[in-house]
Amino acid sequence: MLMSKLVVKTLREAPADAEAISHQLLVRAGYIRRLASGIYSFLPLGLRVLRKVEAIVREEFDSVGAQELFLPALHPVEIWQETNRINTMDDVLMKVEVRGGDFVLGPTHEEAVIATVSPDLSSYRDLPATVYQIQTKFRAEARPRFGLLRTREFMMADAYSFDVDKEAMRSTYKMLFDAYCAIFDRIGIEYFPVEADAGSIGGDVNHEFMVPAAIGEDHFAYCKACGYAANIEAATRGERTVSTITSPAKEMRKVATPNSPTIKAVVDFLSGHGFVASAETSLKSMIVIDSQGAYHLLLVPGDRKVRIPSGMRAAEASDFEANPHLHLGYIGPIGMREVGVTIWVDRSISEEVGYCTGANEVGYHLLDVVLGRDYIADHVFDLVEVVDGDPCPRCDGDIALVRSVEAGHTFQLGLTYSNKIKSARFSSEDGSEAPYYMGCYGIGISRIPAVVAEVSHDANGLIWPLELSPFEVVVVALGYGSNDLVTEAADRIYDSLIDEEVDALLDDRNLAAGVKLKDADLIGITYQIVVGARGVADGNVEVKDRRTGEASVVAIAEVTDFLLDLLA
RNA sequence: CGGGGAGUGGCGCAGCGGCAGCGCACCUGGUUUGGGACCAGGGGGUCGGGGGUUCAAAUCCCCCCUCCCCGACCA
Repeated sequence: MLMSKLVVKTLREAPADAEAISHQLLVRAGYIRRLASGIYSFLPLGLRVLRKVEAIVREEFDSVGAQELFLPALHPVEIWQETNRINTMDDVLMKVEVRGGDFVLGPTHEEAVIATVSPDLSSYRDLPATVYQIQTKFRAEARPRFGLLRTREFMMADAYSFDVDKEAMRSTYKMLFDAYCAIFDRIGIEYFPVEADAGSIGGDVNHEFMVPAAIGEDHFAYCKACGYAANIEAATRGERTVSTITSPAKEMRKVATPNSPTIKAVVDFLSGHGFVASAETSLKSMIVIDSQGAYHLLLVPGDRKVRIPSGMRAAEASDFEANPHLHLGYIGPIGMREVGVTIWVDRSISEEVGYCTGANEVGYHLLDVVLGRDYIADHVFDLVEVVDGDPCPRCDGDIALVRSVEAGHTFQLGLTYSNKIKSARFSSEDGSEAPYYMGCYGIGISRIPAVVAEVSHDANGLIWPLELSPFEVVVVALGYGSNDLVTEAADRIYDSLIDEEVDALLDDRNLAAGVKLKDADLIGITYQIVVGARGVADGNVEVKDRRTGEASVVAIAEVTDFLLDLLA
């Protein structure tokens, strides 16, 4: 490809709306362009990178026997009604009403894949089977941001596995998990498969593939000592001693605490009125609602954030209005069981400490409330979000939080969908009908270029790993079109590379040397061959590795072989 | 959905009642060619949209739209 023909124009300055470094560089270097908020076009350079990501995913999926198919992006609303995700995923669904019916633009394809392949997987003899596709997905993101990292329309590869039972599903999962590791190994960036929360997709065991990055919207807990890694939404912590707290358990008593609906306000109020109070010895009370609509009270130390158990959601204003026993800002455990609220207590809450808690009466709190003496817990559980320095749940080490971007997610779905979808059945060996044990495996194809850009760039621009580089090499001809020696040498080198089937780009533009060198660095192609008048006079060119900055002077006659060695 | 900020040429910005500008990019000619050149000439804008105030509106007022940032559960 000749750069003079390539549809690209680099920018000296990034658009003002680009915050993330990947967003700035991908736009400046001419890989992508915004069409609307959270909607991006891929220009020729960007598409080349996208195709490389796709190729890696295809190769690794194919190598474990997954078969590619292609599902529609437009789904009839009926299949979403069957699983009720038309309601449970309402906040992200894009709906289309047109002549001919109501449709959903697919944000994920569990319903569609089952509807498509279940006739082909009607017998235990047809299982196990794994299919995958690379498709455009749509989500009505609350807030698209960071360029390609969070968009409303994006490219995703998603695989779905079908097995006869749990054990078979686990073994398939392991196989796909390994394929994911192979994919990320080839992409060549640091990543961590972390234990994760199932979220709205449902299911059991699952892992997120996290890439540490400053811009990341997620955090995972990581223990250097043993390798424990879990999303902050799923991470637990080891035992913590509460030895620093000494508060003789006096009689429980009620005090007036006007206008103190938060932990901070209560502690400030009590401290200002002669009481001993701290966030650590206050109980943070949070009402959550389970999938059956039942109310639960979660109690954690006031200095910690609550981690809502999966399957539950935080109560909303309407839930409080529906229950006259709940007084926002003054909720506590005393009397809650009697009105049908289940009490969950965090493991770290001590039975030897008198805590401050809401009195379930507006404007009042209770002091010296003791677990086991004044109230009992229905469940003792890990209910706090881990923080830096918490003890590791698996060893004696400490947990550190790592900011990261989610690049992939693998799930053991089990029967989550098969139980809801009538057609998700096969005839088993004994002739009875059985549901599929499923797995699903998603990787954000269009997010990968941005993730790589986030972690692989320098002050001059992008730095592509060879596996993703839009071209393998760019021939930067300084003085092309005006210096005959340079022009001839560059043409000869370029032709020779093409003859050897190297994916080469020739910068044949008649521009100042500085512009061409800056562009080459900005675009970030892995290898550069710099052809300049100085070197050509001696019969040499310079081969530079964009990743390391290392440059070698190579004779023109040998440069093709030299590069082939590098690419081998 | 709540709070904050911003919409002026492809991109970055200035102008804030009186002829719509600058840098980059683009076009023509010439000079230049190892780190974002130089000289000369040129093209491109219903100043986000609508309404209002005014002799006069990019500029003041009202409504709407779009974009960006922060938050959206701790009771």
